[in-house]
Amino acid sequence: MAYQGDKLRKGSWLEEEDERLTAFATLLGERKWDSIAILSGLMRSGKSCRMRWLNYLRPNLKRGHISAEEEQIVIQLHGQWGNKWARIARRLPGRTDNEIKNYWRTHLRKKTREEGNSQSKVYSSKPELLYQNGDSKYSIRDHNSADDHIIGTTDFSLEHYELPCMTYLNSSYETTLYDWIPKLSNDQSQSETHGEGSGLDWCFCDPAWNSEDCDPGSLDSLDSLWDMN
DNA sequence: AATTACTCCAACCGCTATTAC
DNA sequence: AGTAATAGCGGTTGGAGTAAT
Repeated sequence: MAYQGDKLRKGSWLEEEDERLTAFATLLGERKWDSIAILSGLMRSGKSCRMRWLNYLRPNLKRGHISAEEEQIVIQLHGQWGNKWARIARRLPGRTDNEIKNYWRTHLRKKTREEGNSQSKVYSSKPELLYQNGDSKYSIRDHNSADDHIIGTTDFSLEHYELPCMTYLNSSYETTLYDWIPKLSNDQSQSETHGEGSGLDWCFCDPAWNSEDCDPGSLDSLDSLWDMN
């Protein structure tokens, strides 16, 4: 492996190292990180190089504070998916899983816990918190308890949890989201998708929704839409 | 001014999944 | 099909900066 016998550097990256890594990653592509680590002469592991590139150096990364809008999305997706940081990050252009994970731990976890105590449970829940019974009811599981028991049953409605169905519909994301809806379903009219509980609403709000259920090709082709630059 | 406590975030670690051979 | 290498993910840690005492 890379520089066996030599001591690998750890800790904070120097500006010079960043420049070198950027040059080599640009030149050789975002693959074969061990090769990049060796060829660049950086005394770093390939893993460390990859991490530095993905979380800090790669282009189109958004720096700075998470906006209220992004925060809303994180809360909602975390409610659906739990600690699937990479998956959540893919919904937030320019943000990394590490960034979102840190943000959640330092800002949102406490916040949602407080809100959860006073009103809404789903904010701090794991995705399995709500699951559908045979009928139209949803049961609520308490994952914080040792036995993971059911603590209640409810008719599912988003108002119940004070989460508007698409809290970010009026955001800057609205345009790009609705731009690609026709790609997902050709015979679904744009006006229909604005209706309650239809199309995209379902994708983002149904607690049982799994993005893997969507045609991956249609989603992958949408990457460019996230590029806000 | 010095010390302690706390917050935040970059970086690391261990594990699993995927890919290449 | 089996194995090794590589990539990806999520949890955790360490240290710098800031606030409180």
